[in-house]
Amino acid sequence: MSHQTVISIESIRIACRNCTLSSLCLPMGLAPEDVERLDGIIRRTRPLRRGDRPFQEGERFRSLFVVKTGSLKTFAATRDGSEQVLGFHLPGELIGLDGIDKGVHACTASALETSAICEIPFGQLEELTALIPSLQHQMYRLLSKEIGHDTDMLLVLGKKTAEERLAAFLLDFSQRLHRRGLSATDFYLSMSRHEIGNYLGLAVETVSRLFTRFQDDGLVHVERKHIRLLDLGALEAIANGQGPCRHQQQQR
Amino acid sequence: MSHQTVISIESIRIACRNCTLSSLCLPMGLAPEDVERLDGIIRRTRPLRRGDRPFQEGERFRSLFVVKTGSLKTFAATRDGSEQVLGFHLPGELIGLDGIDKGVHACTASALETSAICEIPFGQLEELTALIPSLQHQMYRLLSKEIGHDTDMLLVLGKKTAEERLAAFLLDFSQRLHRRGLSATDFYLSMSRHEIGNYLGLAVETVSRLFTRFQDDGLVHVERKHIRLLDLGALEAIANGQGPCRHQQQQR
DNA sequence: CCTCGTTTTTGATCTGGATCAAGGGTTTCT
DNA sequence: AGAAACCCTTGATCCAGATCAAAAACGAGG
Repeated sequence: MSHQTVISIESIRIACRNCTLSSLCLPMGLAPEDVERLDGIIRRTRPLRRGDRPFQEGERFRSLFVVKTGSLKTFAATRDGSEQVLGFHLPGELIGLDGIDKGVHACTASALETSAICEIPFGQLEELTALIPSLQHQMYRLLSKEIGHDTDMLLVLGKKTAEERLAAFLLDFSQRLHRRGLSATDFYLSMSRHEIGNYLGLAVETVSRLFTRFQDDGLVHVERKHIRLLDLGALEAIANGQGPCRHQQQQR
Repeated sequence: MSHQTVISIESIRIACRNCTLSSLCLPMGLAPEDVERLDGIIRRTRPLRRGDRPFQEGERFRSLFVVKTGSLKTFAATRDGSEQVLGFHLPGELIGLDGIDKGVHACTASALETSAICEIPFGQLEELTALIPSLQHQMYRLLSKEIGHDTDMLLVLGKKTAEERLAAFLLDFSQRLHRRGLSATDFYLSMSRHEIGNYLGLAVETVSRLFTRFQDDGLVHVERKHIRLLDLGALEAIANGQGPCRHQQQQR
């Protein structure tokens, strides 16, 4: 029995490490001793409960964070009091990158559900990336990927209709889950309709109506926050503006 | 006379180097010998004419580019044929960062007017940043700054009215010019109304009407593409949603 | 099991900005 | 200079999605 316990703890530890490090080193095939060094600077943090904030807008920037389990959102406040949701973050994803430039966090992160994250002190990570070229390259790629995701969102917010936005959102979620080996068609949306609307630049009511519409059209099955995508092809067509009800889009 | 020519070429070279390198090393106070090494990998390229494209969406990513003079836009095509302007780029600014992740450019860059740029082969830059910690740090900062600018735009496109968007756009331009030591209140908009609208998620007609309105209200003086900002305070108030005609903004 | 607060849904109405239309300006090419 | 191709502006109309309103569904705490 104690033997079993030891095995169990060890396997958890390995699982945990893999999950934490995967976004940093998996795509590169980092050498084992370098993985060890990277692992050395990563700090376990206490588990987060819904609403807990690993960092806050305006706070001094010290570390990046990796989502281990659960999910978080990031958001920034506007001058006039409202807030803009900037992103939702799933296991394996890195957050806090926007604080590097000014040394101050540019947004607040908040757990959407019970979650676990790891902290990576950025100063130590910088020292390490200077020594390990492939890790440096991976950091550049991660920062660039973030830029790419942001510009995708610019396109969504700048040009797409409400219908296209929600379809694109669901597909983005689906793909990110798939990349982590989770189901791409059947998942849990930990954020509220309000937060989805805020993220997509839509009113709550519009989001709710669209879910109903998508369900009526047989594209998805919605039950509270559990979503099942029934027709990925049709969703893609909608997200790309080739959906059924598109009278040819004028280039604004 | 030949003496004068030599001086002139040398001063141009210095001016050019300063301008090219400023975004990479000015904020850090890089050591002179490191500036020399960085300068060594920077390639002069032929001058661009309006419409020339230093790189194109889908093309293999090899280099970053620094704007020396003039201005460029970057844009990406949507599946349905239209395009989204992702940014306008002024002297001293770095473009091409979104290609690092996938090794392929994610957008196209196009000169808005006669412009000069420099090319920085990214492979060589990576080697250099691994050797020069402060340069590596500066690269992280530049990538992070880009993320910050993108998230600012997400906020603009997600939450702001047409009026607020144009005011924010003019102020952003003003600040970026100011940072390069140019006039913050009196400048030339090298892009068309159409391109401004595309960037801000607005129709051309709306942009045109807003310029007229701002001029009528005494906020700016517009003469074709020459703009003079007359009341920065009022523009900021508008950009922040505290403008005159704001019935308190509901948090969507 | 009930109560109170929050979230979601549905319906009715309103509006900011898109779209359509058309005239005058400016640049480019021949 | 003449013409073809944009670019910018202004006016009139329209509509996707916001806003307002209110009922239903949930969920946490007692």
